[in-house]
Amino acid sequence: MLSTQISETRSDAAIPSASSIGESAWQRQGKLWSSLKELCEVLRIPNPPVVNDEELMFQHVQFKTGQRVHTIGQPFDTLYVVHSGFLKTVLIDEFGNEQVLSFPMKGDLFGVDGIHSKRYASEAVALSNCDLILVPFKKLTALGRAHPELEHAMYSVMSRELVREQAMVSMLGALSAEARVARFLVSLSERFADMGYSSKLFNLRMTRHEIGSYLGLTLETVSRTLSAFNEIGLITVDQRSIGIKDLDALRTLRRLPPSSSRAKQSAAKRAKQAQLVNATGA
Amino acid sequence: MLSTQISETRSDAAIPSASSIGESAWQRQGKLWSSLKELCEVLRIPNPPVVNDEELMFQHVQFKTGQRVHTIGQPFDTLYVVHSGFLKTVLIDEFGNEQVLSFPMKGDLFGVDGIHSKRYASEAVALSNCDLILVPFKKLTALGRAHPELEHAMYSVMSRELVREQAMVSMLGALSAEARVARFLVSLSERFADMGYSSKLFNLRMTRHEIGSYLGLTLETVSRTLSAFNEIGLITVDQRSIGIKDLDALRTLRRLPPSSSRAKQSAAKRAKQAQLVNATGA
DNA sequence: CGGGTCTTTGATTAGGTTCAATAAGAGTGG
DNA sequence: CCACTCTTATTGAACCTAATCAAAGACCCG
Repeated sequence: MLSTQISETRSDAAIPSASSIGESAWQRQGKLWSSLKELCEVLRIPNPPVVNDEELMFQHVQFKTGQRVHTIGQPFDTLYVVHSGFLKTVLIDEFGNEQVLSFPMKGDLFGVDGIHSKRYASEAVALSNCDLILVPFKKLTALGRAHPELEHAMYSVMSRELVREQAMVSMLGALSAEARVARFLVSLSERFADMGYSSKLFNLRMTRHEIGSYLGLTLETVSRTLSAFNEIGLITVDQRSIGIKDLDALRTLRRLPPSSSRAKQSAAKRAKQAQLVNATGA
Repeated sequence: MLSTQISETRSDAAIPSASSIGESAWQRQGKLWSSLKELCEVLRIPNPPVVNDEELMFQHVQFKTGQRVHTIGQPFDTLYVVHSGFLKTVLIDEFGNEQVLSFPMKGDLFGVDGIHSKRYASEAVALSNCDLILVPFKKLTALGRAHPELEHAMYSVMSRELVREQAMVSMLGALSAEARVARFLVSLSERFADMGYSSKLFNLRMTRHEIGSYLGLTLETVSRTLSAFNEIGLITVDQRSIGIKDLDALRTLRRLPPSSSRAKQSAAKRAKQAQLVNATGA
């Protein structure tokens, strides 16, 4: 059987359509099992523990563009690691509005938000054909108990996610539209470089709407900002194709009026507080 | 010795000033050690594991208003659990601007962001006199290995934090200023209820500026919004004192133009996608 | 009491949304 | 293979929310 410990909600989605030979062939090209060592490599975990048990393998599952990997409220039991492909994770509010939370790609882990309530708190959708490694949570924790380095790696990966979310909050709370889009492009460029693709020329896998949702902007603002960057010469844009021309400029781009007054005020206060703490503490 | 495994950066801050009898007395009132069982109770972890070793105690540390518990970049080795008091965690950008990330209070865990890089990614500051339980990370992971329920609880708490951050991102990305402030008041009210305080009448422990930073707004907007809620009769405001008059209204308050067009469009798309997946998957 | 911080409120501005119209692709079926 | 449709992207114009600038009052602490 190809599809196993996948909850019934979308188990049909996990089974590829047999109607097309082409799709079926693509399906078979995918690697179906990975060892723990391979899993750690994908996740960029430094110390792959030596495991004697060679039978310890992790199953892969393929998803096609548009398919849902898991939905909100679906019982949680497995984490997902992206082996190839692009996805989005989204929250759905009571009006059916999507809020994009992340764009997982190769080496990313998702599904972690399901641990707490035993149900996924978000929905994951494939933006391209994807090859995912299934990591049953029970299996992972059991492994972690036997291999402290692996256990620490798990905490580390979760902590990294938390830091990433913090950076996201900070960005949404403080940066202008231009700065958000600029940073988004920079982070995409870096991710593509990590994955061995070109960091200077790449295709967006997501729509303007999805980018806007991710950045807390409207699709029009995203489109306009990209056009503006194009005119200034920071990038080239042609639909989904993006060429990075001035990475440093994108990296350092802030909100145009740098709100110097607040910065000064805040800095002054911090200096003062430090003095105060030292004074009372000494 | 009172202060132990606290990094040198602010170890002086952890040692209370002996200059004032009053402060010293307050210091002694604090409980200095907690058992694992007590720790689990504070954290609201359902299954406190039975631990034979009664010597396993967790030290407390007191901080006074304005003192820093840890700073960004400081070597990480301990997590903090709030036993009493109020704090804020902040990110500092390159201009010295603060971005408030959370307001930890009784039962909250913080410091988790330090696990990944072995250095704290944020700064924690006491907004009132605080009593914190020190939880050395090494000690905790070792304990977790011996007690699977505890280990699971750790993952669960970290997952909960992640979900909280996700909700924060969603709020910053999608809600109007009024809705953000309303939700903030609701969550505060609920937290106070949890802690046994009044959910209808309480004092804010943070400034308008800190609230604004947390919500991605300016202090003026926060102030104006509170005043507006006051005029409508949803709350009463007098400086830091807040009286909740219509919790349900605050809870359901959204952005005034509900952006119905987008919701419809999005809902329609979702329905369509579901059909498509079912069609190809079946 | 006085200096500093915090809060409130007003007036003005600007950045981003909303509404709208057009164009460009991608997929579908005759 | 082309016409048709649906989704996605671009661009413009008007509007509006929240930021910015400014000033005055309230509170706190030494």
